[in-house]
Amino acid sequence: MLDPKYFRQEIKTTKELLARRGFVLDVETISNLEERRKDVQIKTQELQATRNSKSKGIGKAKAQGEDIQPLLAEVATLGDELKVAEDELNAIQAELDAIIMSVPNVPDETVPDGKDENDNVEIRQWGEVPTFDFEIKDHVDLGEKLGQLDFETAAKLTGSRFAIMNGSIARLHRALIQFMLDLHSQEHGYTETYVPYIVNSESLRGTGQLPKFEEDLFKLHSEHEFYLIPTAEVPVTNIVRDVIIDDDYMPRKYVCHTPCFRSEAGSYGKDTRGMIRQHQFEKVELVQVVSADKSKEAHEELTGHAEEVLKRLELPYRIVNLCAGDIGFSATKTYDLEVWVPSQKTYREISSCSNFNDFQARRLKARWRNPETGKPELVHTINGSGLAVGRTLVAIMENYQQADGSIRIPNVLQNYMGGIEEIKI
RNA sequence: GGAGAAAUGGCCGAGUUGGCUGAAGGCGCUCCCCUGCUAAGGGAGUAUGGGGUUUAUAGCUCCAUCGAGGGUUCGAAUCCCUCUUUCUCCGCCA
Repeated sequence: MLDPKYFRQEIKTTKELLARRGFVLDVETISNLEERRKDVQIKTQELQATRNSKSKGIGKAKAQGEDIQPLLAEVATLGDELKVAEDELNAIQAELDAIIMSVPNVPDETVPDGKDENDNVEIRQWGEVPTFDFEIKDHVDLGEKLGQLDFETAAKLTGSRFAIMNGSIARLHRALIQFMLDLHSQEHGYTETYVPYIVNSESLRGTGQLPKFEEDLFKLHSEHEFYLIPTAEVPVTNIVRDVIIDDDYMPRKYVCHTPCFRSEAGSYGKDTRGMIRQHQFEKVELVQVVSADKSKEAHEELTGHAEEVLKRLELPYRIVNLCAGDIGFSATKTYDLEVWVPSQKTYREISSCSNFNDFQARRLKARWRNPETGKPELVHTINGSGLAVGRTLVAIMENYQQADGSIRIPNVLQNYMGGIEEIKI
């Protein structure tokens, strides 16, 4: 959430900034509520102050053996009055909170204008798009020809948008996870972490998936309000929820592999073929928790860490700066890494690296103690995929395919594959 | 799953016959003083969030918070209810 002060003192500016991403801030409703909040809060606190001082007086009088009946009469109606005021304040506050919680983050000044993905700005490209002197197949055909990718049986077990992997493809998928975890934990300074795949609604509110995006989530029918995680971002970032981090433990850098579960009710019809868009997929996630002055730098660094995976896998990719209309709800700036997918003759998103500045931290009450001031300050959170494993597998299968349908193994993965150099047909 | 105990500030730990206890004491930390070093000693300070005031800090002031949420009461860390978590014992289990 945004700083409540933005809604008091700088609401006009905030409205303009949010308009860049196509969000219409209802200034009038918020200002009216805010005005009432102020009145009622002052009144409530005054009543509370009166009650507190009178009650203390009663305590003293009683201790000295005085008659407290007159004092009791004085406060007789105070309780009711206070209750009314408190209820009203709570109601206003709840209404205000509901609105504020559904307001997205404001875009950073370096975010380009635009309303959708067509307005995203390419920052750079890396690698050479491969050329083939034979008719290429997409990963679905490649996988089925190998007998190692099976969507039909998965549909029988569960439904659409699930996959079964077998044999060397399953191993390659696992190898990718190992490789990514090793790279980030051994060379990029991240702490490998293992977290629950089921979280409560508080955690989802903290990172911004709730209250607005419940339809994207799988909710469990348990006695508690539990959800399957849509990304490791949720459990990992919530590690610092309600915590004041000591300076010695800043910055925090986590790398975490989890399955991700997405209902994505809104995106049916898109990418129905193959593994691009699944209800369940694996992802290696990078999360950094840093002080405010370091977040831009950390965002660039983290994006570089994700890029390094593609470089070592020798997969051609480009990096785009998402425009204001395309960045996610909680993000102030996002770089997408897009990998070349030969069958689609285009770059497809494989990682999304976002800076959330203090937007998540404010919801999470995630702070660190600045040794210079001695005061707690909101942290900044940054995260990105490093990378989405299923899509990386797709990219390798398609970019490394050979005429007969066999698939070469990228050099850096061969050790993880028992030394084999290709998946033979 | 059954039985019992507990949850207090950065940590340890008092307080549970309701009333200057937002919270004793200790440790830690910060600043100052003293001691020629070392060790020790003396003093002061040290929770978080929010509101008002202010251009804004600082300051002043008020409110809230003793696991969470309700309730009783003029008044709750203290009493009642619900929930969560932790510990001990038993059972079960990868």
